[in-house]
This record gives sequence, structure tokens and C-alpha cells, in this order.
Amino acid sequence: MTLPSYKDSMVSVDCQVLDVDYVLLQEKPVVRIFGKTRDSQTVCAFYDQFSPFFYVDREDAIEMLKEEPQVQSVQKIKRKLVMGYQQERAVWKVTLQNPAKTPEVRQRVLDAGFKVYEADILFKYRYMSDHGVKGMDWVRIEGGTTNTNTVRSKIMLSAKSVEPIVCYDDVPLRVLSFDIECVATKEGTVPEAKYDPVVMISLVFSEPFQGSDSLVLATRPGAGVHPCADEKELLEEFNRFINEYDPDIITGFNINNFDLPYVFERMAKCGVRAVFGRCTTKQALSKKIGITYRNSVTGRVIADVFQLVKKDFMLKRYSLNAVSEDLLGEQKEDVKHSEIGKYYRGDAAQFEKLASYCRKDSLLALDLLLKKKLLDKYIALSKVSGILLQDSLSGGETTRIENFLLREFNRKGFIFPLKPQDKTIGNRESRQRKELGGGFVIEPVRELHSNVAVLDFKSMYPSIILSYNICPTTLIIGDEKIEGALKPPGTANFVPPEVRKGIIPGILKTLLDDRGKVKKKLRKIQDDNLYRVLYAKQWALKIMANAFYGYLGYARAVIYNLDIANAITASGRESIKFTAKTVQEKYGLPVVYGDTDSVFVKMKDEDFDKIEQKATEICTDINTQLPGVMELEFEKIFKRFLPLAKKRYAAWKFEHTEDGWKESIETKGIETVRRDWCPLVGEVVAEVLEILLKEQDIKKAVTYVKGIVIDLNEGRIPINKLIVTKTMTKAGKSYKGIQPHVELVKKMEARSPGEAPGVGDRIPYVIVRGSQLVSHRAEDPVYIQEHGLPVDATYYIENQMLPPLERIFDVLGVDRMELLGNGRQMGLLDILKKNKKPQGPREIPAAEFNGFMCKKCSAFFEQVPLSGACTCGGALLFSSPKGPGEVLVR
DNA sequence: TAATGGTAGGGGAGGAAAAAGTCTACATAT
DNA sequence: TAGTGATATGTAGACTTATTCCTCCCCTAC
Repeated sequence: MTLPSYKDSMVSVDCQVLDVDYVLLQEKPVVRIFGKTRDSQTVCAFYDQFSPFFYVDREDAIEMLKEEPQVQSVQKIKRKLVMGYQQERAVWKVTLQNPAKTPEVRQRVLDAGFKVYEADILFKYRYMSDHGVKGMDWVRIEGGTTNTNTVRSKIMLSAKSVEPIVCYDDVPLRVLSFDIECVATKEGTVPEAKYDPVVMISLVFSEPFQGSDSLVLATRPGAGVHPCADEKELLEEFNRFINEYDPDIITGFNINNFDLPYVFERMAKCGVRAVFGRCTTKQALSKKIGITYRNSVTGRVIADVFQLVKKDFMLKRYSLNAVSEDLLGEQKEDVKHSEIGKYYRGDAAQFEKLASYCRKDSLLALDLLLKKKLLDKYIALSKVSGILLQDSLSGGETTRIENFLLREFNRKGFIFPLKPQDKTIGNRESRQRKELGGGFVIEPVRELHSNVAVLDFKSMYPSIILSYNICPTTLIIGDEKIEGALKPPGTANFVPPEVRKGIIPGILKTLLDDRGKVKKKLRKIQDDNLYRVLYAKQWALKIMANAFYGYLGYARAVIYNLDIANAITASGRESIKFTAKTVQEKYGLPVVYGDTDSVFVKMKDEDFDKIEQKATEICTDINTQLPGVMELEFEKIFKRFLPLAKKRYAAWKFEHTEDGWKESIETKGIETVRRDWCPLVGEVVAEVLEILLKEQDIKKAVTYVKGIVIDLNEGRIPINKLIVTKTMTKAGKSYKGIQPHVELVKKMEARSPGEAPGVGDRIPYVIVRGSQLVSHRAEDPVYIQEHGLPVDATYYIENQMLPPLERIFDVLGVDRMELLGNGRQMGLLDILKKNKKPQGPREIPAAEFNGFMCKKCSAFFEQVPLSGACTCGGALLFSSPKGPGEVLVR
């Protein structure tokens, strides 16, 4: 790279920050800011007036620092330490030259026994924090225009200054969605990047590119396809088209863990450099982290729709097809994974079909990203916290909070300690498990209640932090006596705001006030785009405000303090207990439930307005007795409230809106909202609750249940309503026990290696008839249909349908006998008894015989394998569509 | 060359442990 | 009255069969 040369004209450019990094120029760092102007021009600004630095605690470190060639200067300054209320002290600011060398110097200083501060902050964030530059926020760059061929950007500036400016809206981002297809060289295997080439790549554009909205590259000519001579050319063209289209966002479905790593490996194999970022020299990076990858491309942002949907939507399944169906009402094109090779090598029509399939996948990913506005939240979070959009998308809460805190603490003259080391983390975790208490849950009064008012604390933990001035910087160390000290329950005491205002309370106040302002503004906004931006902003403000408590009690946090975390939760427990006690003793109203920050009060009135009035009155009274700014407020009315257990209830809810009282059914924790039950259970439980809560007609509900059970028993329920899904949270072998979804994955792995689901996937399964453990009878629904395996109706009645329903009816005083006993038709108990029978030996009538089933693993065979036994070694049984018999095949 | 906010709580499935039946051999009483 | 066999009853130990308890796992509430 050449030194950016000043031209005489000085310009001022406003842009939104997309990415920041640095490069070395003659051993000195140059910060690069990639952005986009209001009229969608790309900008890259270079800033070379900033050097890395850290702090050291003692003067005698200077001696050894003199020996370090990296050290440019050491300067004595005054700073405050974060942990504990203490005054300013002297520290020595050590300025270095090359950011990449900081870890080495840091280590040597640490080894010499000194304390070091802020020596592990990424250089780009060091720069952004010190200059008030935030990801996706607006800056005004002033400087001379310059030119270099090292970056791809319309405007290039050698920046004299970069200042944050206030601007709410967002520049439209240009998005590229892509999808690759590869073909296994060996028939019947799954493609592996090590051996098998990429044969097709589809690109779909959010803004028309060269008059088209999509493009398919392939290593074979065909209708509507951009042909390439070989894979190398295909990959080069991929690079070229990305750079010509110049997207801000690169998206696709599961690109982070499949398409991108695959492409990178193929590029390496083919000798193609992966330079499709806005830097012409830096290659795109793909880091393997355990079994997942983290990818980055300079100047652009990678957004994987699969990961975003998984984080933001609670769905039962996350395949592209399932997600598209649920969120867009659309389907993928019908090409099986295993048939891609066949279609690619097939006739013109088949090849065309493959191209269309490939294009559709990219299109669906793009549609999901845009129509579901998947980026809005992350853009807002970036703006609030300051981190880059890429990190907002792929990082967790810690990154955001830490970046945010660093800025605020630095501004007030505090310096950060280093990130904790593994040993410290271990110690913290083991102590924490024993000592950190959480919220208090009031034992529910298990019966059907009427007219229950729900009162809850507004932003409970943030308001506790504000009320007690809770902050590491106000924590009183040891037994120091401070006038007017604030003492929440527990061991931690804090200086009052008159002595020192806590940084975190300050931040929270701003966040909450800002949110109030944004919400107010939101009511008047007509413009759709601005509404979206502001809505996301108020959401992000809420998320950030609520995250501080969790962060303080997180063992890997830089600013961690168990006593402080405990002070917050203990205070919460005290407040809810006090509230419940007051409501019961002073007002004589029973508290029938409550969880962490809410109290459910059984009211005497029937009329909603009267209930609200009385509840509000109670809140006002209690608020005068609560510490600081803590505020209890009336939230909603449950006309009927049916608590089943702690954290499990159903209610007929009425909320006061502008248009009067709005009703709905609310269920918490029970099977209707859980994803690890089959859909049938969810539907039936929902229907039963609706009947019970609104009509209070137990008989009707029971009759309804009986009908469903009979349908189930007689095989009239479609199989897709019986599919249970569970997440595979770790590798199969690291499970200690036996579990249905894990066993099924093992089975699928044995049937077709490579195609089975893996860690992190949700596994759908149905329980089939048989005599082994339930877990061994979990089967792939597709496999069941292909092989005509019998569903275990008894399992679905006894283990899926009945337990949740019994729990509900039990609270209403309907016992199992009443639920199952004789009605006009055959009672359910009789059905169950009858059902139990076929577990024993069963003869298979010749007419029904359709194959053989393994006694051990339930694998199905149309013909007896040559070995005479199942592949697992188990014996084979004659079988019919109704299930296996007991006669062994010998 | 890894990054990861918190605790409380319900409930299913499996498996181990404890408890309750069942069987058997033997002793004793009638 | 003592000895004998049939029968009933009691009891300890071996073995089998439900129950109960605990752990792991998943997912949710807040």
C-alpha cells in the first residue's frame, strides 16, 4: 500500500460507519473507517494520528519499558480504578507503536510483577472508543481527498478529524445473497471441500445489478446461466461479481458454517485469492472455532440468515424450507440434496431445474433478511453500544456491554482492568454457583381464580441499581464509614450519589430516559422507515438496560462483582416479599402467585375499571414505601387465572388499551408454548384451556379430549401432528444418558453418513410401536412414511396427551377416573387397557405382512438381509404396517 | 488461532436404589 | 403318651417386580 497523499482540497463528508480496521504503514498503524454517505456513496477514511497504549501501576516499570523497542513514550497521569470507591491515583500511560505487538509487551510487563490496565482492547475499538465513533452511527469526516488502489471505495479521505454527529435515519444497505452447490465426486457420498468442487453459485441482488436481480454461475453452460470454463474461473468470477456489485451486506442461509468455509477452501485449492472485501489486499478470513466458523470480510458485513432466524424466532425447525414456510409462506424448490449431482450431470431440463433451485435458495434468504427486517435490531444495538455491526451480529451481550462501559468509564476518568484469566474465571464460577441467588417465586395457589390483578415492577433490576446508586465505583471497601451510605440487603454498601454518582446508574438513567423519549416520538411518526429505526432503537435501549445485571454476575466479565450482583437480586426479593405482604395484610387481598418482579392479586371487584382503580391505588401506596425510584404498576387483569405450578399458568387476560379492554388467552410455561411437545398436544391443550377459561365447561372439555384420544387410537391423526422436536445441544457421544433425539441421530448417521443432523440442529422424531425403550423407538418421520412403520398410539395417549391434561384437570378437581372413565361410549380406560394388549406376541396375518423389523433397533427391511440379522446384529421379526409380530426370523 | 449475560423451576426419560411382593425352603403348631 | 403324617401357619432368604428418588437434559419465566 502506498501512503495516501493529500491533495489540496479539504472536504467534509458525513457517513454511517460500516466497518473499521487498521493497517500498518511503515510500522505505524493507520485506522481505516469504511462508511456510506447519505446518497449511498462508499467512503473510506484513513486516520494515522493514533497509537496503541495501556496503563501500568508503578513508576519503577519505566526501567524495563525503556528496553522495549515498541515503547514510544511513558507518561504519568491520574486515573481512578473501577472496583471500589477510591480516589484518583497515579498510573503510567505506555504508548506503543504496533498494535499487534501489544500482547507481547503486556506479557513481559505482567511477568515482571506489575499491574496492567486496558492492554487487551482491540485496536479498532481502542480508536473508536477514544474518538466517540460507534458502529452504524454517523460521523463527520474532515480531511483531504486521497487515492489508493488498496481499497475499493468511491470516496477516499486522509482524515484530519472524525467526529460523531447526531442523525437518526439509516442509509439503505446494498445486499448480496448467495448460495453454492457442490457435487461429490464419489457417487452416494456427501460433498467435502477437501475433494469435491463447487459447480454452481447463485447471486441475488437487493438492488438491480447490470439490469438483473440475480445471476447464476456454473461450470457448465445452460439456459440463463453464466458459464465458466472450470471451478477456478467460477471462483474468480464470484470474486469479480461481488466486487463489481459492491454490497454492504453479504447474506445467505447457513453461509457462515457451510458456503463460506467451503468456498474459501476451494479457493485455496484452486489458487484463487479470496479478495471480495473493500480492501484489495486483505483476504477474507475464516476462523474455525470448535465446530463453527467465524468469517469476516473487510468493509462488508456478513449476515447469516440461518443464525439470525435461530436467534430471533422461536420455531420448531430451522431448515431453510421450514423457516421460509413459517415466516414467508413459501417453499424451497424440490430438489433433494442427494440428487444434486444427478441434476447437474443430467439433461438440459434437469440442469435448468438445478439452477433455478440454487437461485431460489439465495432469493429466500434475501427475502427473509429484508421482509423480516432481520438487521434492524442489530443496527440499533450497534448504535447504542458502539460495536461494529459485524460484531453485533456474531457476538454476544458481553461484547456490547463491555464496549459501552469502556467508553463511559474512560470518559469519567476510570481505567479498566484486564479480562479475567481462566483460573480467575474458574474461582468465580465455583463461588457463584453457591452464592448468587436469583428471583423469588411465590408459591401459586393452585385453583381456578377469577378477577386477578397483575402488578409488576417497572424495569426492576435497573431501578434497584438506580435507587441504591449501585456501581463498582461506589462500592464501599472494607469497613470504611461513609456518611449516608446506601445499604441494600446483603453485604455490599454504596456511597450516596452526593459523594459520587455511580457510572452504571448514570448510564441506566440515560438509557431509560432516552427510551421514554423515543417511545414518545414513535407515537407521532408516520414515515415507515423512520418508525422502524426508532422502534428498533427503543428495543435496543431496553435490551441494553436489562443486560447490566446479568453482566455483573457473569464470571467472564471484566467488571464482575458477586456482592454487587447479590445486592441487586436480594433487593428484588425483598421488594416482592414486602409487596405481597402489604397487599395481603394491609388490604386483605390474597396474593395467588408472583415471580421475580410481579404479584398476582385476587381482587374483590368484578368490574375491570374498578379493579384497575383499586390496583393502581395499591401501587401508589406501596410506591411511597419502596426504596428510591422503584415503581410498582398495574399491568393487566386476568378474568380467569389457572396456575398449574411455578412458572406455569394459563389465563384469560384483559389489557387496557386506547380502544378499551382487549382480551386474549395467555399461557406461560405450559405445553402450548413449549417446543418439545408434538403439535397435537399444543393444539389440544390450547383448546381445552380456551373452553375451561372462557366457558368453564369441564364436561365439554372432557368430551373434546375423549374425541381426540379416540381419533389418535384409531390412527386418524396425521403424522405431522405427532412430530416431537428437540435440540441436539452437543455431540452424540458426550451425552451421558439415552435420549430419543440423540439415538435417532445415531441411527440416521448409520444409514447415510454425512446427511444426518448435527450439533445445534433441532431433531424431529415420532415414536413408533415396539417394546424397547422409548428412546430407541424414536424415528425419522420421513423414514416412517417411506417404510410404513406403525406409530405408537399408546405412547402418544399416555405420555404426550394425558400428562399435560391431567395436570390441568387436576387443579380443577377432576381426577383421572373422571377424565378417562366411562362415558356413553367406551371409556378411555378401556381403550387404554385394550391398547396395552398388543405388546405381547402377535401373529401377523399373511395378508398384512409387509416386511421385517429388527427387534433391537426397529430398523425395517423389505427383505431379510443376507446375514439373516439386522445390520445392528439384532434379530428380525415378521412385521406388518400395524407393527412387528413376535415370531423371530431364523 | 474461541467465545460464551444471570437464576429459578417444571417435567420427561433413564437408571439406581430402596421398597414391596412373590416364591421357596424350612420350622413349627395343630 | 410318643411318634407320625397332613395341613396350616410363620419366617428367613432369594428372587422378582413395582415405586421412589436422583440425575441429566431441554426448555421456559423473569
